[in-house]
Amino acid sequence: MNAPSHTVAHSCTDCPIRHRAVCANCDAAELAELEEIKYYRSFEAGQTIIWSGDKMGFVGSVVAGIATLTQTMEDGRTQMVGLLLPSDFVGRPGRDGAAYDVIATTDIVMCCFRKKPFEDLMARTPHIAHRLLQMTLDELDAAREWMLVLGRKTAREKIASLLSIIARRDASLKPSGNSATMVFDLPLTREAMADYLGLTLETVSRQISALKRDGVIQLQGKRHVTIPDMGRLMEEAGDDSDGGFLV
Amino acid sequence: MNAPSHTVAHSCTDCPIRHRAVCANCDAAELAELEEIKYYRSFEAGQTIIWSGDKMGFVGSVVAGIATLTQTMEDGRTQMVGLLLPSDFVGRPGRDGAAYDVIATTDIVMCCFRKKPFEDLMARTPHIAHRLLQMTLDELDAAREWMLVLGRKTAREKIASLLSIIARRDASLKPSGNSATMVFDLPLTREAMADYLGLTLETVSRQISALKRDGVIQLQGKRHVTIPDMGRLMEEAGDDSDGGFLV
DNA sequence: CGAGCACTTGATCGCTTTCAATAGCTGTGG
DNA sequence: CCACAGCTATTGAAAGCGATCAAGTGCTCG
Repeated sequence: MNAPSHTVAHSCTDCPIRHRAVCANCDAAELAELEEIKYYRSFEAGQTIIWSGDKMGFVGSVVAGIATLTQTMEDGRTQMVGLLLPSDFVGRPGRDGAAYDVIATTDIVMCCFRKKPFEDLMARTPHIAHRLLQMTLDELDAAREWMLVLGRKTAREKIASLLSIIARRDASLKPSGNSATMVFDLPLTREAMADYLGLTLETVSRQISALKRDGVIQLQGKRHVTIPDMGRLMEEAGDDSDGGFLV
Repeated sequence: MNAPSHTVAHSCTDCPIRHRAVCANCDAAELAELEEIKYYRSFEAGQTIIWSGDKMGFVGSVVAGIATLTQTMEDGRTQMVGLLLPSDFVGRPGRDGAAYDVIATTDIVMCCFRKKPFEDLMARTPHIAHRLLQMTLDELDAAREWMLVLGRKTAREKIASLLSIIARRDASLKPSGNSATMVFDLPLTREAMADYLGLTLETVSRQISALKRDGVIQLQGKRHVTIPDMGRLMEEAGDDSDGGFLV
């Protein structure tokens, strides 16, 4: 384990997250500058990418794979505070220490920039600063949505909320006709879901079984999920029926 | 009730939040531009400043007083997702609709800018955009800290966490010697505290009584709080003892 | 085949919620 | 001046939901 991270070369123009990441607004010249200071790193599933409190020498984007941001209390209680998907940004310009653990949930590829050069570039490139502001505001909204889930929803509603979020995100990546039925693989273990939802893994397991028993979801194996009726799932999540995701 | 909001004129140079708000980094020329498009509005305690879903014609800063950001589910469950203190920014450049209710908890004064002129100004004023990014990143960190509180802390720890946050913020405003003892007034009702913490108001009341009984806090009346030993309160909150706020 | 891991399911416990009654305070009007 | 309404807060008793403790299943990999 903890295999050395692996470096691959790619051109920004071919990049799968080119139009969604922090570089989305950049023109050709700006992209060329980024290209000069960027490098790729890979991490294996389970590896800790950054330890909370460590000095962070780089910032970057998730290119492929999934990572999580988590906080841990002294007695071991842990809470996931962010789910990092392809195109999401990691690190905070202007701060040295990491505030959270960043852990690779799947094998992952990151496009990294050493912090100082990136900060310099950002200072003279409004396109980057503006895009980063947009992305940060979106993350803040997501965090606030999640506060409602953590503070006020029941275990069943929490599970339904998580499933509907994963389903919607998956749908946005592969727009394969917009039927009410959705199919996807859970990218998280029961324990990771519990850490996200503020539950125990046993409760997660029980509520998934209950949703399956009630026909809200279908399971093939432990991870492959079919949602026969998205509207129904949204109701179970306590969200205003079918609103929201059509907007 | 719902008295018309009241307009007062102030110069930016005298502004109490001049060095902490979104305009903190502005030079004299930039400040003059802001001065031209700004206007003040006052709201009474209890008034809703913005309704979730409404079109927002303005953005702005809290100058004095306290407001909250809250989300409400159809069945009435509510979760506070932000506490707006003097210098905090309200509204999101680049989006029309408000995502949350903004409610004045105390009488409040805001420094407002019509959204369009502010967006135009921000587009050509990196100082503003950069400061807004900083502030948004800070809010994101605060939201993530709060996710740990909501997801993993006990009722007692939640109350202690809220008290320590209010105490620390108060201390940062009036740096009156840094003894371990702290004194302040709660700016929130028991119900508002419950909405912040994901609890019921009865549980809030019970836990405050318990902390008082155990000597962690002292109460004069319902709202005036004395913390004899800040370290003790931090332990009760489940945070690493006295660390954190000395940094 | 056995070890290890992710997951499921059952039984019980306990914390927080729910329901309910009461206290204290403020402002209003007879 | 006191009675009363309305609000915030406290406290008690009972119920319920999720946590905890504990087996047990199924899968993968060596």
